[in-house]
Amino acid sequence: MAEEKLLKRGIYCGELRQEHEGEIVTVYGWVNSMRLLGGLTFIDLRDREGLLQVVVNETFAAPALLKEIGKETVLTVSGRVVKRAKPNPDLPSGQVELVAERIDILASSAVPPFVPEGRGAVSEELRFKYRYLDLRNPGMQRNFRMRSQANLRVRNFLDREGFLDIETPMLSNATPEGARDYLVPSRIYKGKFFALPQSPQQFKQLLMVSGFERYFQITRCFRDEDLRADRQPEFTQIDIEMSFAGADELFAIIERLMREVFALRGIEVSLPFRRLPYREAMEKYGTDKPDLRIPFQIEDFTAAAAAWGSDLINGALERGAKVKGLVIPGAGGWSRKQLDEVNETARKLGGKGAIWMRRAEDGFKSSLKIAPYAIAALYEERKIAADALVLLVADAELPALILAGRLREHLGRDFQDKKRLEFLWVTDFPLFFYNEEEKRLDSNHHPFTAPRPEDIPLLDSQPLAVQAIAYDLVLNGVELGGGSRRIHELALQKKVFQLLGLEDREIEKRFGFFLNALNYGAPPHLGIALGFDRLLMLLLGEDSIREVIAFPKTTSSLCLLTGSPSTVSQRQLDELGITVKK
RNA sequence: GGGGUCGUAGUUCAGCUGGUUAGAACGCAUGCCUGUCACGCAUGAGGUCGCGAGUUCGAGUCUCGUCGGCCCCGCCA
Repeated sequence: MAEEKLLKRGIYCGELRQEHEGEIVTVYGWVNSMRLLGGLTFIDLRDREGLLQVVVNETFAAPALLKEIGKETVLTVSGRVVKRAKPNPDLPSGQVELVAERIDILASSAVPPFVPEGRGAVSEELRFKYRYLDLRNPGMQRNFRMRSQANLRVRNFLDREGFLDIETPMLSNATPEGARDYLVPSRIYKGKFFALPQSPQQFKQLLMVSGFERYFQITRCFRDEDLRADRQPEFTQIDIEMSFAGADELFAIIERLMREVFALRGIEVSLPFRRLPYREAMEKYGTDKPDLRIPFQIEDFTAAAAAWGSDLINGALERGAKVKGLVIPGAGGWSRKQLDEVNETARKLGGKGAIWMRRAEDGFKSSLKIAPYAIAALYEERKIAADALVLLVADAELPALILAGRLREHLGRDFQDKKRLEFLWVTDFPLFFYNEEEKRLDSNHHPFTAPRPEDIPLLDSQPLAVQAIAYDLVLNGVELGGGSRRIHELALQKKVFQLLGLEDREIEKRFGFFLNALNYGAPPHLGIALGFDRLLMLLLGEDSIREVIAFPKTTSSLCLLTGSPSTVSQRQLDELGITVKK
């Protein structure tokens, strides 16, 4: 078959303007819609830059040709650009139209299951199945254009700041800590496995030992864990590491990077970002990634609650419970039904329920059996606005804070200013937490995180009191990224591995190469990794990272387009020395 | 692993306390129509009610199981 002769495209459909009037042009595109008026036909032709109205006169084309054209047919049209008698103000190209002098069908299309315009009107299931059609949607086209631009801008910025883009292996070792690994069987060494990287952590530290001083990579990471709106099994990180610098210097670079990226949408980011120690974040917001757009925070009512004379509360207090609460402005007028729903929500979020208090028309009321004057006294003493709702939870301190935090997040949605950006550094994380299941210490961040120098003496005596030089970047309640200063001294790294309960043999086997590297002049270094997909989601105002990933997986980790994961042939399994358990 | 929610025409949905022939809109097909841009008008086709079992004289509707989408908890160093 002879190759089709495609005329050189001079201009995109969506780019035609009044200034092109009178020109003869050739455009390529997909039929977005058609309007047949008998002897006259209008075709809205779409390419990546937008729509253009093509006029087809009866005198020009045989009706047979038009019969073959339908939605999503691929056409090339040549003709003259003319000014419209009646412009369409809704179309950027609406001042002009193209009078067809030649039309060729380059590809026909079956009737599509949905049209590219209707992203919100189609189930996500169908969008996944026909992702290539879904991606024709102008909003999706915008998202991926923005993704491309953001990627370039991050690269250019980091290049200017002296960072080198260095690739690290995708095939490496499984890690004993952290998320579940995706394993890749070795054909040559049967029974041995590579793992896809959860992050390039060790490699980027080795690059610091190698003396590159400033490294970055925009790279794919893999974690075999359950999915969420902001979690996919493979995702992209902006990975950064630098030597001979402190956290303040790193923070400043990341802050400027954020300003750079958000400028793509004309959004001004004010610097520097707020900083909040982890402890304070938990106390005020019940989470380590608070959404600062919500205009109320968690308050402590433990001392006040002792005076209420409630058997329920008193019993809880005797068991060491704390009473944490939210004062929600203007919510005092919520209906009984709404308040019941709040209580139900508290249960669904993993709590026992929530107590409410408010001032009704006929005096103070509460779902807790306490005297109205006690509530009145509380409102008076705490200077709570008369129209505010008080929501309380009683539990051990941490669960109470977490539940109150979740309620704050849930109920605060209506109070958020969607346009506001609240960046936040959460700092001073504990180095370890106690893993109840495994009955041992676990790293809060990862095992390479450095403790504060002044806390090193506490490692043996009070390991849980040791603070790390670790930080998370949070934007509007989403964890955008996290990082830390790394341990660069062999002895300290060994010590931390031991505290994590790793056997010496295991340390040697898994991390021997790494510890060895620390023997040869490892510079002090620190770094951070930012979730590129999450960053784009927030930049574009999307609710899910699936909207910024071209071919994402469903929440049960399936690809509805390709059907992966799928079985493989017995021959492939044999070659790898793998037997599948039934 | 657990909780919630959804699954009916190509699509988005309606379908009451179980009852005769499962509807609407858009899309699609055919015809008419020379200034439409959500074109209009007329006619028509199109359904294993996700799948399987059960209860019942009778199931889109009730029960159980199962598969799939989404949200959340656990998990995500």
